[in-house]
Amino acid sequence: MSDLLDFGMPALGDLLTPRLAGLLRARGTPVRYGDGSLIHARGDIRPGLSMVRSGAVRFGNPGSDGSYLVITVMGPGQCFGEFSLFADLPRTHDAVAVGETVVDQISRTAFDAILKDEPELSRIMLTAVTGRLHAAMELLDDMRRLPLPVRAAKLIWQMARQSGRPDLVRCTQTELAFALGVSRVSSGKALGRLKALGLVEPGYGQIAIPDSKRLATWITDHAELAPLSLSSDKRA
Amino acid sequence: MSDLLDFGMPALGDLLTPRLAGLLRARGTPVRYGDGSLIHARGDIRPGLSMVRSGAVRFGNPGSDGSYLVITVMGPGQCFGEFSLFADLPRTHDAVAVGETVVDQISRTAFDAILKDEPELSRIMLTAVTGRLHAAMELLDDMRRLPLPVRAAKLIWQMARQSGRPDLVRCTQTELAFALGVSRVSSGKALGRLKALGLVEPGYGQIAIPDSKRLATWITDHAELAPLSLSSDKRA
DNA sequence: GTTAGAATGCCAATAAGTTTGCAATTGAGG
DNA sequence: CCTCAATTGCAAACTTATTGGCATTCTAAC
Repeated sequence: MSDLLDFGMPALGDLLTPRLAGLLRARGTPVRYGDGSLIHARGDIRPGLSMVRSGAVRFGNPGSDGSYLVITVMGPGQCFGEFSLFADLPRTHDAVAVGETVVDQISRTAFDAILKDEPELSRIMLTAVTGRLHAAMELLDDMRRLPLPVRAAKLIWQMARQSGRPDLVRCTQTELAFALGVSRVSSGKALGRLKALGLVEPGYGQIAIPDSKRLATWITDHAELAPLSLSSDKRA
Repeated sequence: MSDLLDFGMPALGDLLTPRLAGLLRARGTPVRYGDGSLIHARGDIRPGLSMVRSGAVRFGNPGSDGSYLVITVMGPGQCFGEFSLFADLPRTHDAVAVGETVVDQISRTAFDAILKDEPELSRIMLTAVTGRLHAAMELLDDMRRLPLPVRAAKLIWQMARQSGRPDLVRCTQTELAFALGVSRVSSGKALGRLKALGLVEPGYGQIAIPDSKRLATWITDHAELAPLSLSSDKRA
């Protein structure tokens, strides 16, 4: 649901050729996780690439007060663990299975073996990682520069965009608040402003978007130098 | 100076073998920029890799009010432009030369040509980009979870670490505020708290660190699940 | 030395966000 | 149709950060 980092970037699975995807899956070990079970914790250093085969994986970290800040949710085809694989870095977030989830775990040796035979793979990995870096930088920038209502609007727009329904987002205000990293009160207040502007219509467990185009325009206008990535828009 | 993103990660120049570095430089076009001149603007899509040869490049974006939010400063050996190269993405930040600066501009065709002959290069690029992604994720997390004094302490510690002098950071409070993305008053207040704890001693244009180890301990204690990356520490 | 510019410290008013708590509304299941 | 749990709306007290302004301190250059 709350997909803060997935700015419509193509998942690794979308970039991989069918042959490479097959190779990776063949060399990987499918591991099954029950709903809510921990796949890895922040700080773990066991290297390896992981690809979500089915289900979903939620990434986040517990705050000091027990609350949980979610950074992204990955669905089938998306991969994680590049840190551990390429730079020997610890995991930055806890990863928890959402629903019955199967993840293909590919060890470093297995991955290196494939990489040696398939030089094409490295270019694809580079594209995937670079896309993620780009999204992270955009997000970082937004957090520092944009007021909450604009960030909320942007998130809603993105969620609508990737859910396939441009006019409706199924998401409670609590979830929205989590994704934005603010309290429910604040997200509610931001939502109230957007409602007053006629940009969204909050409902029970959902948010309707009367005019998706107008919302997009409003966002670009208020994001100043930050045009919505990957939409066909021109800079001011 | 204000190096928010450079968490002590190795620069690309450090990872490259001398031979590869030479190749890249040979195929690149050195371009000279005067102090303060614009190298590229946010939103530009001209693809190409850039390596700082001498001088420095400051990355940031103007806020709505004319203020400038700096995200990082790159020195010799560091590279940028992977977005544009690997994923056809627009630049996320303005890049401005700091002092007389020379940047090697490597076109996509030139880079691809080298990449074809040198498969090793892609692994190195992957490591560099992954390292940056890791740093960005950490920063993102810190911004959402940590109170300002802790973030300030972390930044000071990192600056001290990479400046080579573990006991002194040369940096004005205004610069610190810029790097943290907050006002000078707030950074001053945060600094005041750290001073009250005996962790730092703010001076004129500099910040002394009486006990680097104690500072590091305090940070890890207050960053909860966020141990300082790349220092040899254990998780709680 | 003196002095001008830079840097710091501090104050008040304001804005934004958080927590806590409670009331009102919704909708899914019986 | 009713009920109950989830969701939303809202208010008060509080914390944090911002803006603008001004006085003070430091330092480097003259």
